[in-house]
Amino acid sequence: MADTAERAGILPALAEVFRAHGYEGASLSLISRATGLGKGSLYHAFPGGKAEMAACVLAEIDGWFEANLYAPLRDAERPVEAVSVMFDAVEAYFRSGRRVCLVGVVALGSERDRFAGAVRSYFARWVAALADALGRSGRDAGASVALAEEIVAQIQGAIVLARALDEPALFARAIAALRARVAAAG
Amino acid sequence: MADTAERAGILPALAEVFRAHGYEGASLSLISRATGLGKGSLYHAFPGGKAEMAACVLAEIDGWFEANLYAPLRDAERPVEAVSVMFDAVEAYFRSGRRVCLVGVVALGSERDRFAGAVRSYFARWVAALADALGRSGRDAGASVALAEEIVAQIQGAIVLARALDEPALFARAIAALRARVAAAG
DNA sequence: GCAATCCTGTACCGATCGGTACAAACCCTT
DNA sequence: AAGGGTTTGTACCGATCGGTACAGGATTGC
Repeated sequence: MADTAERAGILPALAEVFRAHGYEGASLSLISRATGLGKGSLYHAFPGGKAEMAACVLAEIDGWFEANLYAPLRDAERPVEAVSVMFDAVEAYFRSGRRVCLVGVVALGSERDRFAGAVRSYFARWVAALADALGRSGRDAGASVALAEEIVAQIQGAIVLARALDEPALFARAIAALRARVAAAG
Repeated sequence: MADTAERAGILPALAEVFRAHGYEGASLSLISRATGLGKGSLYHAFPGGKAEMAACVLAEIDGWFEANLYAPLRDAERPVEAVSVMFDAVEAYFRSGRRVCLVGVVALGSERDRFAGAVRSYFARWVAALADALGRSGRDAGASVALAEEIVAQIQGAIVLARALDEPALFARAIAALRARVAAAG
């Protein structure tokens, strides 16, 4: 049986393969090379094959965002500061737009249906946690949800645009503009 | 030899296959089924194979945006109205977020490098045309470019989010919010 | 109505796909 | 050192991948 600890070591490498090549493009030979594990080991750790690998990667990403972004947003005593910390974390995680959002990529692809629950939950909880923090910083509920949706969408779109133009600075600019908007209306 | 007219008939079906399955996932058997053409015909029309098919699809999309969005934005006598018409076209084209932006999908995937020129040109000209229209409606150049980047990114991100949450209304809301922002600052 | 050309379906190519089988190598406990 | 279970590499499976070859059908010019 594959302990979570056993899997955990290879999940980052696994995630990078899916990020770089997409679900369909991430072949077992690529995965094997990236992780340094043969097929035997891979299927020992993930009896469900590629689908289970992808599900585990999505779950790990989800867990990271839950612990580092969503929970702090919901629990913060100073919500304005929590939003700013979220922007810090987003800039670091996505490496100024050089690193794509795997959940966003899955949402755009044909494998969306297979992972619909995980994808929906990831974004729904992001929007909800952010809206919660915005609401507790003096906005009414409707405006908070609308602004939260705009912010999350802007982050996703900035990744697309920064990659398309090969211009990481665009991502940084987009985040700076979002900070300004939050500060202005708060 | 394959005339452009000969290709043109099957390009829409081809585009839908790439949109639905991505570049790697769009297998020749899927393409054959979707277009109703055997491999012989496909390779007659596109001697370069799948790569040429994708390049032609991207070129057609680019041409459509150039004719229906970019050129009107640049040439409009009433730029404010032209921006509004652009939002109409975007809502119709992306079917309220149910239809993904193929160029955006390519930008996120590993095939970005192969089509880097086309992808960059598509987005760069979109931003430039929009910034041009915004500039001629009374904004200074820097603010126009920044707002144009935000708008294009917001559109791309709204597609991701609307699909992830399976909530097309979110896309419509995002466009409405963008219209309001443009009107407010103009 | 015939011949030259264009078009297209089908069979086939080697490579690779995701997945399975299994035996040797490894690691523990005794 | 012996024995047990666990972890691993490797060979192999049928299916499918992108791409090629080519024979015959459709079409055109005359």
